[in-house]
Amino acid sequence: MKRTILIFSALIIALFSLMQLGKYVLVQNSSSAEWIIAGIAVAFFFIGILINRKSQQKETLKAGKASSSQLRELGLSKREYEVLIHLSEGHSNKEIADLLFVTESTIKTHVSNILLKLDARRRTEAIAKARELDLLVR
Amino acid sequence: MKRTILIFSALIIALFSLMQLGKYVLVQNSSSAEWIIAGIAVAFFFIGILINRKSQQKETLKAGKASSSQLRELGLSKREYEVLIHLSEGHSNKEIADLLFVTESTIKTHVSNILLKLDARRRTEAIAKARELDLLVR
DNA sequence: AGATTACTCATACTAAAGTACCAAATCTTA
DNA sequence: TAAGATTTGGTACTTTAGTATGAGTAATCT
Repeated sequence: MKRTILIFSALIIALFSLMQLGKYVLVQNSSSAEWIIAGIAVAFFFIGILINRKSQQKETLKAGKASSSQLRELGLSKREYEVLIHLSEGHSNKEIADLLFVTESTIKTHVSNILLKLDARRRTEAIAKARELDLLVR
Repeated sequence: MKRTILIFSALIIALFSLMQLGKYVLVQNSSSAEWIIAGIAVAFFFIGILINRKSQQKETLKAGKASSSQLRELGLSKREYEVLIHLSEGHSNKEIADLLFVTESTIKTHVSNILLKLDARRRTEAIAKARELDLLVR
């Protein structure tokens, strides 16, 4: 939502910049107006794509959705975030252990740390909070 | 992401529609070109907002999100759905029991039934599946 | 009215999850 | 390279979660 607003703002600014160019071209040849507007449309399109791609690179860390700055703020490590994602997918500790090729004991440690850092008492609460913080996809 | 693409497509279409109007106005008075482009920009903006709002309205249905037909298909009762929502909020069985003024035993029964009906082995998996089925808000 | 479904609750288990410590190896970074 | 953070793993223990089974009550449908 916030991203969408940003994109629109940027597009509006781009449009008004193009207006300055368009204005002078128009007084020379008003019959080519439709081409200028088409040009603006194309510019709009590519600027939108560019901004979108840029913000995605910055915000999307691998599979998940959290930005690295967001994770740093919470104190969540890369591995812990990985476990958190598997948690949200409904896996048991054993299953996550198998997925990440470590022991269940290790996952328990990770989960405990996640609960501490997210101030949750249960894995389900951790998932809810992570979703609230916009750390998870979907 | 898909929504963003949709918005852009709609905007491009809107722009080319406005082109038709703009073309005829321009041949009459080419000095007003800048106002026409400004109009297009404003139109863009409001169309974007409208589309965004519409897609939001479609996604957010009431407090819960599931349609009663969807619940009937899954065999989930009203009460079970209620428990499911509290589950997704990260509450323990005891907490849900207190929220609904019943015993923990009752909640255990409900949860067991929910797991059966959603074909899940853990409450976290039930939450994930419920989200997949679009039964939950957010 | 009788059958069905939903909701409630209990007991007795088993299985997961979570806590508290401790400790070693590896990565990062100032 | 030394210090700190990360990742991994273990033991022992407590707490939740989940299963199985039975059963009573109320509401709904035929």
